[in-house]
Amino acid sequence: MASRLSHYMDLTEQETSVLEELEKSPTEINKGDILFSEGDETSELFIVQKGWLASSTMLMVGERQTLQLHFPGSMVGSASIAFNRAMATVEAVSEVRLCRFPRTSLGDLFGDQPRLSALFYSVAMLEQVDLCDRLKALGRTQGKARLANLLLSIFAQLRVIQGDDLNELKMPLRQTDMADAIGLTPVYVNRVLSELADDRLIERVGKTIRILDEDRLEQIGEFENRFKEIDTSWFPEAPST
Amino acid sequence: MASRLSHYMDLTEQETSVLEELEKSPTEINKGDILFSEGDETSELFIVQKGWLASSTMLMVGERQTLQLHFPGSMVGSASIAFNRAMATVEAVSEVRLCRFPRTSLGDLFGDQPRLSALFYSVAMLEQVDLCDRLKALGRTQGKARLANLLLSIFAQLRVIQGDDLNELKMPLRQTDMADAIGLTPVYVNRVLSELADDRLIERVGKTIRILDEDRLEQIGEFENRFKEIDTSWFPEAPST
DNA sequence: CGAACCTTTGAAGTGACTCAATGCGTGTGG
DNA sequence: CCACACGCATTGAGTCACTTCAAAGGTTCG
Repeated sequence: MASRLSHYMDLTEQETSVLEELEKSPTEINKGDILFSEGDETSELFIVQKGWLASSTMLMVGERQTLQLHFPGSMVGSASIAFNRAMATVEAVSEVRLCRFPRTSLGDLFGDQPRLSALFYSVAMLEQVDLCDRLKALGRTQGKARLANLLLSIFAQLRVIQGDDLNELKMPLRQTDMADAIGLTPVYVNRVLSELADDRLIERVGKTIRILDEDRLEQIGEFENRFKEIDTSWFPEAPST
Repeated sequence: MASRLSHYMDLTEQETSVLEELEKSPTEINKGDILFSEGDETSELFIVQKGWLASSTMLMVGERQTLQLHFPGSMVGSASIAFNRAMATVEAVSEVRLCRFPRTSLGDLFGDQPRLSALFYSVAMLEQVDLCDRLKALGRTQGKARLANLLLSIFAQLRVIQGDDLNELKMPLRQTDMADAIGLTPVYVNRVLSELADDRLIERVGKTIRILDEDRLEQIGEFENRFKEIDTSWFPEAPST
């Protein structure tokens, strides 16, 4: 996480070491494993080091809505922090390496590291804006736009950690998973994927997806990349030490 | 805001006074006034004291998606704090009284008030979960459920400030506004409202809406009230003086 | 080599949209 | 105090995006 956050703000040595303290003793979990389930009593937070996770929620009828995807460098479990129960189920979409730490460590961080606190707050707001973008997509656009938007959002988040030249990807999500993310059925996702490919906007070979015409995809999906930078101008001073 | 936050955590005198410092010099704006628009350069935050606001975003085709409603006691503009431009347009839905303060004041708060920082973070997470609930509604439920969910969410948020016995409300939102909030058309919202009334779930007299059968509404709308309390157990200590 | 799981394709059905007209309420000016 | 205008709510009829159901084709893994 330190390396992703340093993308947004220069960290002092002390801040880096505080973050690294949260990331000691990583554990690995397998594709399909569930980190925690909606309703679980949990007071832990996680930092993703490798792989993807998805948090989702079930409806009473048995349908699923995926709320967020979590990529390396992000914190998982924070959304549930205002409650003593998990608000969503978090599942590994691929092989995942992550580190767990108790909520109280975050409390300590709020006590000792004002600048990091502000950064965490900002990252939370970034996530909130991302959720708003998805809300806009689900509320006011149709299939093609929703899928274009999802794909671009995934690429944008991966580029923060893998570099800006990324334009091809071995997709670990099944079409069912994409459907759950954008509120469609798997059958229809398949049709829309084919349409995007027919339009030469993307290319599909097996499970890999390549962006062919990013400009037009952005236009169709009404996509704006929010993940490039964060405004840190209002942050408090780093502790002097 | 102090009074809403004290609903979640006992505030020290010092914390109360810090919050009140943010809320001096209130100004009033009229129904329909725009606080700021998507894309504006803004470095201000607002605390709502009276009335409702709605933040929304426009699509290229001219459609609107409402992202959040803001009620008395909540902070407006925080979602844009990670950026130097506003991510949404915020408009007064009724007569509104609010207080503005610069982002740097929030920075100061992160520097001096660890417990309040944690509380702000938690409130942000509460909002995030609320957005997730709306995402779930838009992605995986149909008209009746979406509208039921919206109405219950509004009542839940008003009850935090107005008391739990509230079950009737003069609705300042037009059907067009509700449509923008739940991703439907005004025409269809009208039909669904009528259906809810026909089913004796709500009662409509002019612009006032009364909840008749809250249990069944909650079931239909898959609603869960997130606004009752916040887990503060992991917070750091309040500063000693 | 088979079984389980995905993906792909076809055909029919429906929830929500669009277009269009009518009704209602409220404020404003003559 | 009436009449008109304007914004909003309501209702009807036809259409379309997406769903559902069902079956066939591909992959991957034991």
